[in-house]
Amino acid sequence: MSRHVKADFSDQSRVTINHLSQALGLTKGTVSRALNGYPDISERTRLKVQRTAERMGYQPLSHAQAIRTGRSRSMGLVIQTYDHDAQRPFLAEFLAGISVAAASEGWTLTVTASDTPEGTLEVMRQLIKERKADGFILPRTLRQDPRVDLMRALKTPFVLFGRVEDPTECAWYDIKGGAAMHEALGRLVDLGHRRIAYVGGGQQYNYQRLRYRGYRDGLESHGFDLDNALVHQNAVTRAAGAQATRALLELDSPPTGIIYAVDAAAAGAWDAAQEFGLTIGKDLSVVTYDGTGEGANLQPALASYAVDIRRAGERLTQLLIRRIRGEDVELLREEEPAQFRPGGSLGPAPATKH
Amino acid sequence: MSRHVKADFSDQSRVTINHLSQALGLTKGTVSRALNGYPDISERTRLKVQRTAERMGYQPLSHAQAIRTGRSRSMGLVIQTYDHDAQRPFLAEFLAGISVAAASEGWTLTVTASDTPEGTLEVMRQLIKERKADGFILPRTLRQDPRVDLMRALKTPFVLFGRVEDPTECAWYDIKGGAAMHEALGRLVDLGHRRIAYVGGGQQYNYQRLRYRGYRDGLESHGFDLDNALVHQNAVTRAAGAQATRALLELDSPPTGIIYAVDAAAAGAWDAAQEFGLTIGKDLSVVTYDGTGEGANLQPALASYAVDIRRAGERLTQLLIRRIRGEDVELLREEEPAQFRPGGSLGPAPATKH
DNA sequence: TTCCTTGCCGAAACCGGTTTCGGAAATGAA
DNA sequence: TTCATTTCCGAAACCGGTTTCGGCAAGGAA
Repeated sequence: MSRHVKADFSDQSRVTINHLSQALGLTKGTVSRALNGYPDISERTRLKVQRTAERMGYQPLSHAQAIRTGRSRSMGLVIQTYDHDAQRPFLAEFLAGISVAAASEGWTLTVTASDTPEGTLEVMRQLIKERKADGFILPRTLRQDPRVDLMRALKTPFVLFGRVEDPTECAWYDIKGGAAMHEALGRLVDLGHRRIAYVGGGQQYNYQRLRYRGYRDGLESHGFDLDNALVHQNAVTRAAGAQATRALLELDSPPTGIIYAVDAAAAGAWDAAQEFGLTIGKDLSVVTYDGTGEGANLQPALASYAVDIRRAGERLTQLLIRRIRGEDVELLREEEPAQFRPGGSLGPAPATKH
Repeated sequence: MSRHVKADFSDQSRVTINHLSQALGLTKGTVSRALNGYPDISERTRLKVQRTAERMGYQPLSHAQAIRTGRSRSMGLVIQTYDHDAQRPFLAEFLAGISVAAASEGWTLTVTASDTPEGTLEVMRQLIKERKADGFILPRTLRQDPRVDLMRALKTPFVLFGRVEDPTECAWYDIKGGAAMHEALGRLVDLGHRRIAYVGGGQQYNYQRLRYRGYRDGLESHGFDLDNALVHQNAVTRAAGAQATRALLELDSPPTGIIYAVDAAAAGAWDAAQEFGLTIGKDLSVVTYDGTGEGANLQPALASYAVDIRRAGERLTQLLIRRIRGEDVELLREEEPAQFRPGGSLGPAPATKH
């Protein structure tokens, strides 16, 4: 009597591990071990399995793996809509960097959004509990970030875009914002400027603090004293930038060059300059960090230290995958300089004070 | 002799169906059927199971369900970075709307990005093959969209943000952009304007065509003839908008009111008006569609027909989930009017032609 | 009372993988 | 040659669910 054939193969669209094992004449357990590099498989068998898998286009179903292993080859990203930067145009580029790098390794990206800091934590817990994310990319790091505390507590892998004060367990990718501000000051000095102001962003962000420190280090290394009248903080919008710029221009001895930590704020310089009858790049020089957003269509062009946000997404993804695979966290820390983009907003210091 | 207890419960963090079945004294098969509404479960048992599940905080692992059912309660979204709108600031709001609506139903969002139209299709195929997406939200619909053809061919559920020419198998959510343009023209007429121009966006998009049609219908219903000199197309950036506006202002009989289909283009009106020495809202009235982006901080405020992009994300998510659950596609079509937001850019027609 | 439905649930197979365990064959040492 | 290791793979359990199948008990009709 003919026994019923075990393999069904009714789903013609996908090749499963059962197809492979049948084609190879090996049990699926052996096939699985061969593909996952278990040591109890002979080199000869391993190669044969790998080549056949390649030829037949076999790719394990991450869901099926997940139910045993607990990991589904997917990373989580929580977009914080309460963050002013969420509105920035670079989100698409960031997602592109992440998803391209992830796809090339067979990973995917699960995105959620949250309107409050507490919601962010809650949504992350949920994703972990549902095993929808094996780890997280945490952008916009605060100096002390509750997300990091949560990840540490839940022993969930993560990687930071930026750094936090306490580096324990932290992998990160960062742009050297401090060095950029330092260098920006140097450029202004080289152009003859002597009174150089700084307009910073929100102090709760670690990177804002580092940028400000870069400005101060720059002053020091060029032999200037810090003048608190030339420093404004918490300007992250065009309006706030214009306001800060007005205050600077009203000083008895106004600056001839201003460094902005946020490009939206830098755009405010155009508004203020117009009110004061000044020409940007001639009467007043302006340079900013992050000049890819609102500064894009200003005249003259806004000189800036730009961040390749797509590359950041790619690197962060690579680092997170390696972290999840168990690599030592201290090997997973990268820093890169910002890229200077010249623009007409940067010019020699005017001969006479106005 | 004591037999080994079957249930292990080593993972203290999650309640599984086995925990439930043990607590209830039912087999897990029965529990599963009860929770999934099978008809062969008594009402009494079903209620008991559901209440106990609720009390114990049980939530099935979507991965585990997926290996049998093929569906993982996740939706796909491919961000097209080659689309000019990808750069728009509303992406975060859109994602927020989607993920909030998804989360409330226990669904998640898988995001990828693509730099080319072909890449978009490829990445969608991949997500389907890997069962990472049960269906897709397709934003920025073209008049004839290859993504729709692919979804139809693969019999994969989808929902459109906007409409396509052939509605077969299509569910959608759409904003009545045509009606908004029609109404915008009415407002200008009511303010005394008689020569009203239109600056449209990319013609490959279906919604752009509908907006233009709204303008023409508006002309007709107010008894105006279409003057092709007053119509420009393909202006999606501030620079292109400024260029189109210049061309209009250089006419022998220039318009006193201009309707823009894209707010970035409308921002260009400020540039052109300044060159011509005109005051927006007095010498030249401007109204646009979609005034949530670059138009945000113009002076005077840009009057616009705005789209609640977060709500769009929420509605699209609801529709897609219902679609995946098998509802009839013809019940899954929603349209809503755009919301008018007043602004000083809209004023009475000047008494004399300039 | 008997027989036939119907309602309701248990048992077990199944989905596509991973991992443990044990044993046959090959190898090495004595 | 004999015995102890080692190498390598098959068999089977397992992960957390879903779905099919079959049978017992209660209810209704004859």
